[in-house]
Amino acid sequence: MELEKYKVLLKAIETQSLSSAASELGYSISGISRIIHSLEKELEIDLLERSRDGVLPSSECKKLLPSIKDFVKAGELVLSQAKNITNVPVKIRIGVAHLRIYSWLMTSLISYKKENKEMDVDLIYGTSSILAKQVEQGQLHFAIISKREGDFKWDLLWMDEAVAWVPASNELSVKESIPLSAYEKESCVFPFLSEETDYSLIFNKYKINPNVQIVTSDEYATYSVVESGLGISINLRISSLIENKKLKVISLNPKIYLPIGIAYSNELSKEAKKIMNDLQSSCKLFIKNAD
Amino acid sequence: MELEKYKVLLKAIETQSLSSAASELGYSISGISRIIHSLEKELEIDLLERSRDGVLPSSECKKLLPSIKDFVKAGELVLSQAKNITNVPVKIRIGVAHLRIYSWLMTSLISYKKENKEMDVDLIYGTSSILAKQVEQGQLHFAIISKREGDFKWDLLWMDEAVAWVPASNELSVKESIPLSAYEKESCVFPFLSEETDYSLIFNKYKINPNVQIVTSDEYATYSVVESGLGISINLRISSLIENKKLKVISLNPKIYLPIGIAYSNELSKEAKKIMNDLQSSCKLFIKNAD
DNA sequence: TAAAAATACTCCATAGGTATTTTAT
DNA sequence: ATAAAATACCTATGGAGTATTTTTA
Repeated sequence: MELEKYKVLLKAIETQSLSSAASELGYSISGISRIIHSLEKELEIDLLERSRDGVLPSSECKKLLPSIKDFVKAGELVLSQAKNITNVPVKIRIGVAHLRIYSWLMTSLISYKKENKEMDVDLIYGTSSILAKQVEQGQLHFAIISKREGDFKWDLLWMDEAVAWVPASNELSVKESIPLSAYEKESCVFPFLSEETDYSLIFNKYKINPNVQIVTSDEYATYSVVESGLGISINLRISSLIENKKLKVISLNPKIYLPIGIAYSNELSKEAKKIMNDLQSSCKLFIKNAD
Repeated sequence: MELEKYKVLLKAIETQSLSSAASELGYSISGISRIIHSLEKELEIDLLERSRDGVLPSSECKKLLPSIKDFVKAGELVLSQAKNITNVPVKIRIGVAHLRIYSWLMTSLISYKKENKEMDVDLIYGTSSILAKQVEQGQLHFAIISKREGDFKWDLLWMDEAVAWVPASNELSVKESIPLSAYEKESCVFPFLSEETDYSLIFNKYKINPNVQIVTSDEYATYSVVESGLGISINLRISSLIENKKLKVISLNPKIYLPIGIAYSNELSKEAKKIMNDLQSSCKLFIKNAD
């Protein structure tokens, strides 16, 4: 899989002609022709439809195009970073499982990034279970997640309460507490249905089969779906501060508490260790103030 | 830039040894050695530090590693999609500039995706100006943005009002309207400072120099920063429905209205056209109900 | 001095040029 | 008939193996 060949393909598609691609890229026409053929052999797909007026991408090629463009971009990024290696920041990858912490981190990292140009922090949003695996496999430096078991270290940050999100239009919204069994009757809105989440673990434990009607891709979406009255959901109290007229936050019955903490790989670079320590203390402060 | 070589590099780093990488990948040691050398020549960087106990990535190599991994992943994705081309969905890329539309689209696309497995919709969040350029350059099929000029078609969806976001703790929060000049005195929180936004255009037009203290990466972050009392911001009324006790939404003085619509490229595939038409009507309905 | 990596030498596949032929309208 | 792409043929570069030498703790 030679990057240059894929660049040729993109140029041929852009110019709709092998000859133009050849002259623009400084190849001979035959060279371009054979490059396209070698790609067609490599991918076992007819990429271009040849005609008297030039070439057009086949429908199969069109399907592949987005990922081919990503591939070419990714390759060019490597080359440009290599050329300019002193200016490439050290990338720290941090996972976050909870909405409120995600948006807080987003903002507090902005000033951090400004002051530390030699570092670049990536926030990855996902479920605690998935992020824990990524810490284990070294894809993340550390992650702020609910407690999970695995080959990593884990420090408790705080205990949080699982609470119900109920639209004001729902009759449950005036209750003092919501029994877990309500999730079997009411229409439910959950993110990440097919994944293991804190909530799927809770429902499993209490042998509840939630009546899931809508599955969302993240908690922001969940929030607005509940807000528009389409069902009830469940989340952490810390993530539920944006209570408003349309969405009520109510305790569960029985009350359920979850340990939230920081999972980190056994071998952390000094840059990652520094930022983790900084975040750990400011996060505790943030949680304290959020109460 | 041969993908296979970069896979070899990653394996060598993973196993910390050229010989293990060789046996795991079925190469001879000398082959691996020469592959690494050719990479070092290609990137003009010493990638591995050789020692008696094997190899370790150099500090420069560590910096490149995230983008190299992305490159390898991107390449493997192309290959796996090519192998399984019939199951690769057509990717439709849609840009969205406004918070509320973004979260609405997020949810309404979920059911759409479920019903149309042969399509995969990507939502891209960004400023109207940037998204307009991307439509122009064919990187997006269409985008729901504020009006911009450019080589694309544009249909009006609705007129929206620019409003102030003010923390309840701020004395301005009890006012009937906020004069634009307030943004010169108050501490301000804006997303995308360095980009052209609706708001930078407004401030330019009225010759206001906002006192920007905090720059955020998105509007969710802006919301939570304003909510925590750190400054005032500006946004569309449609994106401000999540008003709560801590954040007040107040008209500007003078009142400012912005045309929001859909920008689309001149040549749309039939898949993209279909989804655009569907969205266009349901979006108008959504806006009507949101009033 | 021993484990690991680098190099010398080899063969062969592939890349890419020029000149020519084939294809499609 | 003609614009465009494909192919035949040729050379040179580079990939990858075996055998050997160099490096380093």
